[in-house]
Amino acid sequence: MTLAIDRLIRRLDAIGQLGPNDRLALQSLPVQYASYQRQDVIIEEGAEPTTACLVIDGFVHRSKLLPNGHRQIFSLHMPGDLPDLHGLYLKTMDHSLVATSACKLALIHHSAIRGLLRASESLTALLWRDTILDSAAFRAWMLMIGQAEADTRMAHLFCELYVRADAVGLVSNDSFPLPVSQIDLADMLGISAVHANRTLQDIRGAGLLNYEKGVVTILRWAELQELAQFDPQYLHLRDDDEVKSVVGL
Amino acid sequence: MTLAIDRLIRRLDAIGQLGPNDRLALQSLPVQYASYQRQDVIIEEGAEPTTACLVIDGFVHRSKLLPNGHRQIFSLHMPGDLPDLHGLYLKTMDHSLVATSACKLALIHHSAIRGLLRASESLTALLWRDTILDSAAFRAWMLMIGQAEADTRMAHLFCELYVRADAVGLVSNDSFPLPVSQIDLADMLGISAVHANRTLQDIRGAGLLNYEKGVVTILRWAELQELAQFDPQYLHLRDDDEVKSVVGL
DNA sequence: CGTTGTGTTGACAAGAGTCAATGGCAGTGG
DNA sequence: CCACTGCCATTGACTCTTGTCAACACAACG
Repeated sequence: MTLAIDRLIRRLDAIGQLGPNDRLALQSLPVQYASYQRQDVIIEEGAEPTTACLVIDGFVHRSKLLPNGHRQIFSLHMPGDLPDLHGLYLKTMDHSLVATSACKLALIHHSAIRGLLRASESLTALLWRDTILDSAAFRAWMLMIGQAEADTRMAHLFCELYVRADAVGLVSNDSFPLPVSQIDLADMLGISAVHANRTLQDIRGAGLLNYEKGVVTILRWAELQELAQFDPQYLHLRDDDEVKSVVGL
Repeated sequence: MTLAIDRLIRRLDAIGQLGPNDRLALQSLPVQYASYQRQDVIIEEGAEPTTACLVIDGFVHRSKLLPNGHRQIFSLHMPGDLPDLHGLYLKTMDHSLVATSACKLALIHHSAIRGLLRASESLTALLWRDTILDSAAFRAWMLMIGQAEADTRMAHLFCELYVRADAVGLVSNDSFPLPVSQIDLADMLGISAVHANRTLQDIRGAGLLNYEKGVVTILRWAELQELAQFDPQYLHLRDDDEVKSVVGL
């Protein structure tokens, strides 16, 4: 089994039930690999992609610029994610897909995916579900950006990333990689870079976590969750068995 | 043809191509009607719905409360919209669906929809696309809430609603109904009610629009669009023919 | 060894939130 | 028909979170 498909299967297994037939079908998917450097634009706003990306290594994000130069990052994607599956049903990209860090992707032609969908009702449901979980994450981010103050927002982001990283096996010893600049962080949270820096210092100073050299280490999960008002239900991981175990941690 | 299906067909025709077979299939959908008063909770966060809603008359919104009592409204839905189609693939609602005004809905059992999906590949694509457009709208709201100031945000909201209302035939003489309190408005934009009031006064004062008795009248579309930095591309209405004509207006 | 991007800090400005009070208006019930 | 009630819109005064500007340290890199 290729690395790419392994990642994808792990991801789909985390959000639903993957039957043996679907597993086989996925393994026969033709993929093409591509590598990107930090800041590389993978798919630009306005483009009309014919492939979907699967993240193999590294991180990517989706973002959009306002005419005044302000950038909002909508989502951050880690290995196993399909960050632009929605491209299947959108002619034109309304935002860009960018390499957050150096990363490796697998490109899968839309036609190949459509073939899978025709063949498997259950896989259609699972991939559709994936795009729906995507929008659930948007709602959670919107809630934070719109209604919470900077420290809560930031804590919430760390909580989400921790749980998601755990779901795809990226956590060890309460640590996970987060190769992201403070500027990126600021643009995810809708605050200025200066304020992001100060907020991060507050959270670090409170002993809730460490974040050095691109690695986050959770120190006080319960308190971090409390500050973040974090409820992982919106991630709908396996609707909800696995999530519970992580959170009780 | 029932009113409900008429609305739905109009909506689906606005976002894609609806074939004659699909049209027939939709017309055979069994629906059940329900009416709600302003502020009624249609589906509560945490519920596990077995039907999907189609808005027939009036407005509904999706929202979520933070423990501190702050509310974010994620989306506002008008006749023709399917505000909780995502419930098809989510076990538990992570937010609430609420009646913004008195409204009338058609309830369609998930099982009936699943039947349609099995029978029609093209309808699957179209409904999937609908949920994807939903998340495109989330991105646009997130961009505004995160990166724009209050006046731009509010102008953008009015622009979006104007174009969407037009797409389903709710606009006449540059006016469309918007039965929403300023408190609701504030919670859509992520600002306080007091600030929403002042911002609205600014926009009215600049002569960009009128908003009285639940009816918005656009007075200076070009300038409103300019203030909002509004680009309707993200609505993906028919990818993009119809949109162009509205905007050139 | 300069260049560049990032992280950090201080000082200041400004957008937005909070609190409180008022007036209008619709609905209710005597 | 008239108090009474509640919700909403509006306004003023004040506070506070956050943004902006500017400077500097530091590390990575060619």
